[in-house]
Amino acid sequence: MLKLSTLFLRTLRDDPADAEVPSHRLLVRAGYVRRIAPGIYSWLPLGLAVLGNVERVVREEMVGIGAQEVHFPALIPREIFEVSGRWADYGDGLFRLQDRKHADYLLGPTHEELFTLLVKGEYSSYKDYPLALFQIQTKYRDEARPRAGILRGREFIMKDSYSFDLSEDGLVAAYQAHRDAYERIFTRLGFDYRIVFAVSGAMGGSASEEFLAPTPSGEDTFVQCTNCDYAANTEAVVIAAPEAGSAGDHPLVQVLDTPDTPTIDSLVDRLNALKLGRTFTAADTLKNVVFRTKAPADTEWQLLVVGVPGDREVDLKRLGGQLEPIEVEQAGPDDIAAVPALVKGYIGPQILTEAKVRYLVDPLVVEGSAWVTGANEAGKHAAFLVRGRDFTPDGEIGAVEIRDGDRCAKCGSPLQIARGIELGHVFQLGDKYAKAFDLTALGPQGKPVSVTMGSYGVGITRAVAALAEQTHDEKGLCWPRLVAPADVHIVATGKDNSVFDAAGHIADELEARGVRVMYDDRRGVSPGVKFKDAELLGVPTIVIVGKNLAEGVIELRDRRTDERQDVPVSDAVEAIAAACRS
RNA sequence: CGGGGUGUGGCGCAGCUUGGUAGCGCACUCGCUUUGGGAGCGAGGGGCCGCAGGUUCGAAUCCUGUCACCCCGACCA
Repeated sequence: MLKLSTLFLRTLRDDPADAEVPSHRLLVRAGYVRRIAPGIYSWLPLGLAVLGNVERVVREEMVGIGAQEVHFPALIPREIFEVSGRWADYGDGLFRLQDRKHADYLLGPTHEELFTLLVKGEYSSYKDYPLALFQIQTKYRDEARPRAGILRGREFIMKDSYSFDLSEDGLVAAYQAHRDAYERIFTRLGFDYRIVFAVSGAMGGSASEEFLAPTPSGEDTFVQCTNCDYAANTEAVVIAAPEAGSAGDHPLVQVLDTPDTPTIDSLVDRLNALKLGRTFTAADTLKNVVFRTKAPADTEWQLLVVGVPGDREVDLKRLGGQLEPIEVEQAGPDDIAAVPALVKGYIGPQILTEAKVRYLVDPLVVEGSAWVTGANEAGKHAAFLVRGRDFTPDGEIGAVEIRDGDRCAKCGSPLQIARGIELGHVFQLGDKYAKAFDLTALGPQGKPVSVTMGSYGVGITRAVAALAEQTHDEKGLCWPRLVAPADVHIVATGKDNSVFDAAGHIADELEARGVRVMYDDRRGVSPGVKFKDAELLGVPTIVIVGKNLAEGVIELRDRRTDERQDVPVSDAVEAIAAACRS
């Protein structure tokens, strides 16, 4: 039983100055967590209780699909991360340290390497597979900018699991099992969540989905259809493109004098001043943006030009997500100057093939569509340039910034942009780590068979904050029963001993029935303070034993709905226990 | 890394323009009163004013430097 007279808890009346998002504000005010350093928090008894409840649900569902729990160290020697290349790749995101002999170590940001090595060390036969392992571990990432309290920390707890299979079918089955388990986890925890498509990058995997909790303070942007069940994060989203046109619908290319039109706006003004028999808008122009890319193995940057409708910006994050692990960034003036064919402000796709510059277009630039674009000559643009007739891109890539109202590729209805918190991620890894660590199984014919892996993560500490984010109200926290630090919060008010005797008795009886009880037995604390604290702490059922005891009744309240009912003392235990079961 | 902001008891803040050796609310301790919506009165404890230099008889306050933290963006699973 949690007794408030002795519980290690101090609630704050004022919001902490550094807290912006509700979960941060309330978890601090309610005494669940305290900040130690940026992105690093201590968990106090109530916070730890909630954290433990979330952990328990996750563990149950993992065990439920046959995954076995292990536990790796957070402190890892450098050599292990050298093998996967991540000692270098992770850059500043890694916490690095040395032991007394000056040997390098790191604090694990994630544990793919250790899982793979462990399996390689223990298993060698095809008969051993399939296998799924998981752990619940503290991870360390030296984020450039930790934010939003618990939501994005530098130290956080994550459940990570890996599946090991010998066939594609096995991987797909393991992936599906985890996906189903995650649905059960987030449903049981009381989340409102969406499963969205994510990019799987070039890691060899085919499927990647994220579990997002929609909330205004989320830092991931995703897109959902207002009609069908399609949802994707902005990197992976596919939007409907216009119908393909035909070259015959358009006049032949016409080169126009367009001096001093370095921007789309100035170009549109000029076009309309030329009176070409129709009006032009920014959407009729083709903007060619120059980037530079570098594959992980390369040392030289390559130029990449991306064509998008002139009324759209290129979303660098979306572009980068799809090109991963190839790096991409905006090209500088020097990069452009290095290719004489590129005339800044007047770049057109007509000569890119010849100039050996890779050219990709957004799918909105459909086959057979006509555009006004640069003529590769200062002060000149080309009109009625038709894709497929006058230029042919090397490929397509979804590069435009997604807008609210863009059409769903699946059903054509408007898409809606929303923000969410990433709670979990399921992802077919493929053979990246099995290859790096040479993990194979000896097959029935005595020949090695390759192992294919899946990777699945749930942010445990983040889930606590996300849940606070989704369930709180203006009065305070408001936990779903399963994760709440207690089922019932009994408040004894007044100074009459009989009140405390009755409340204490009810608390004992409830506990004996297996109800988790929090009991505010503080003497000399005014009722107002106790009521406010009860609301702030967020236990789902509140019971008040006070002045009505003289009439033989106590009050039963629901924290969320604020429904109140008077219950005779004689029925109190039964009624409260019933409320805590619903 | 770019932009903005802030550093004063455990928490939230004022004082700084115009230098004179620190104050308010919450929390905490003691006493009396109070007890159904963050009680009242009285008495207390607790702060080298982020740090380092400088100016000055004297610096929380002015000057220089530095560090830290928060917010927005960039970056990052």
